[in-house]
Amino acid sequence: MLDQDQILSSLNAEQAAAVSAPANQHMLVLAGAGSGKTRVLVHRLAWLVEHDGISPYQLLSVTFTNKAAKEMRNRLETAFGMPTTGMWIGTFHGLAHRLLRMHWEAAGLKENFQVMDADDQHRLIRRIMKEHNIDESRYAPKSTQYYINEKKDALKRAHAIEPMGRKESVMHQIYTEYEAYCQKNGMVDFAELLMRVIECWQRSPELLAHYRERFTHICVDEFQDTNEAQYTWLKCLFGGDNTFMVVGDDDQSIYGWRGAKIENLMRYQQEFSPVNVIRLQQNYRSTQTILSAANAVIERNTGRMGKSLWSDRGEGEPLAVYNAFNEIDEAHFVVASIQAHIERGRQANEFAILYRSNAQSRVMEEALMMSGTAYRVYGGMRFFERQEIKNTLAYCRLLMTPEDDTAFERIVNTPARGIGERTVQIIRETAQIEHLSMWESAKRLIQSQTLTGRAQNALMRFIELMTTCQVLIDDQPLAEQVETIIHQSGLWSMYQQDKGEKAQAKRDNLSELVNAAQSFKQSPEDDEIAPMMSFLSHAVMEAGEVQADVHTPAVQLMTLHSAKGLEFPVVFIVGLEERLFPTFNAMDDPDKLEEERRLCYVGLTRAMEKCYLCHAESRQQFGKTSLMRPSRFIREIPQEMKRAVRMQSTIRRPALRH
DNA sequence: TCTATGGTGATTTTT
DNA sequence: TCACCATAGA
Repeated sequence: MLDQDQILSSLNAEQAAAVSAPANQHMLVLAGAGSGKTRVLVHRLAWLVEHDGISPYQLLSVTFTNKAAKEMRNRLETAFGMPTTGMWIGTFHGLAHRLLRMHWEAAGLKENFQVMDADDQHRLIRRIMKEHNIDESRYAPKSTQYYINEKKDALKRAHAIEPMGRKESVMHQIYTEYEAYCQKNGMVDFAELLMRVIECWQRSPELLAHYRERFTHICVDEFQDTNEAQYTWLKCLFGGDNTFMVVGDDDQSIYGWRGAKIENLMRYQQEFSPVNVIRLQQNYRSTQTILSAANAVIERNTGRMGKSLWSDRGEGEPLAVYNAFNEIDEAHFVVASIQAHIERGRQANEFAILYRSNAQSRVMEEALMMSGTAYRVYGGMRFFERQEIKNTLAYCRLLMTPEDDTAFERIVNTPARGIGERTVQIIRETAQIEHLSMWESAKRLIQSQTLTGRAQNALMRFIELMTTCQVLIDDQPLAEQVETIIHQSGLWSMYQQDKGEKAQAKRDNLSELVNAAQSFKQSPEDDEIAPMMSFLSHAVMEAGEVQADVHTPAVQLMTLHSAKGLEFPVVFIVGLEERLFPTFNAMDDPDKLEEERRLCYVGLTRAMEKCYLCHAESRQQFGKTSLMRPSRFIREIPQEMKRAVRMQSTIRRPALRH
């Protein structure tokens, strides 16, 4: 264990002030980009334990991503040798899930409730719409999904909503049905996790009192990203005696469109008053020029809490602005510049190409591919979201919870076994009329004479298959269960029949799933639950990036959104054009425009040494060529911080199409 | 049940 | 343009 002086020794004055503030004082740490906020958070927790004699058992630390939660736990253990077993560190959703597993009864859930991901939710909504004969082309399931999540994030149940107009009435009706269906079948979506816990606490004050007393110190990361539900969740835990430290940056709030409320920062200041506000403005990442440019852009926003980053890393170079002829020319410029840097000794992994929308990656990829530069695109399909993985997990789910109709529908005919749409429809209808699960009605149907002989046979074989599986996996360890299911279900042979790299990749992923099950460690609090149930929840909540060959250095391609929290020596921000970035939708909405500006600020502050800004005069969009005007964000950077540049390579490729 | 074809519509996505 | 669907026909 380190002593108190050592905890403070590596910090600057503001960081030290935040870390060593009195233990009973609420704090708001406004942490600029690259100002060491995780450092402050971790050191604060260590300080509370060391200096104030707080037990880790009394600490609660909330983050948004699993990655951030993992990093925090790691750093506490490695830097301070702090035992974190009794400490609650996790994401809002992860912690809520844990609470619901412990208090499922008080929360009015089934013991074996299942967590749905966005895809499951989408399928379920579509199914409900079909059942009610709602025309999908007139009412997009996606908008209904969005509607439901928006309401849930704002803690609004269907019965508490007065729908306005025809369209909302339809969506509201689906919401009502959806709610009832989830309750009946023990399905819980992401928003529900938080909402349930809040309702449960509000209903059982003794339960809430227990957690209020237990968690004397609560830390929250990325507070600017909290939505209504998350704020209320935290507010519930505030009992008057415990102390909060929230860390955030109003200038980096870029998830307003997902319900994040930047106002929560101000609200926190009022509702937890008095709050000690500390600003971390020294940046340890970028050159002063890059920071001045970022400051100049973000200063245009109104209603900021006020902050200005500075650095002692020297002036550095001006930002390079490239005016491309079109998006292909832009990509060639980026690649040529990267190669010029590499020739001067940089590694491929020191570069990031950031764009507003994923569609922009394609042209970049083509140019990188042609030049033979290694690259990696972030934000693709995640491991547990892949089709073959979800199919396998659906078998697992159906075996664990036969009432899981979503799982049933997904795999009843995957691989194809002669149970067509007509048969499924009959099962669905029977289930609806008899108030049964699809699995139950399928079992009944094979006893009756409702189906044609062929369909009845196929269905019978499916039910036998599942029953056999159930017996086989009964006392197997988790990984073997998964393996049994992959083979018994016929999924393995299905992907074996398909030739080509795609099928091979799918088989590899299935093997990887067995490995994931093998190395899955059930958390000790979950020991009451079947390992498979924990594993399924884990799969939903930690969908996991695909970490393909992280060892070869590669240029990183990602959206500006997914770059938040990362840093790179050299950053290219591409497509800086009006109606692309800022996006067309933000053009006549001042609030959206400010969010775009914050996104630009996030992008600029990713760069450590060198930042390139690119825009094209014309760009192919949706099959049409449009003329583009340079983004206002380029103009908002003072002239003396920028320099116009040309193609860096001697082998200039023709930029014209065809 | 599989495959071909045509219509549609198109940011950002921590859980 | 292109990817994702839903539907029609084999």
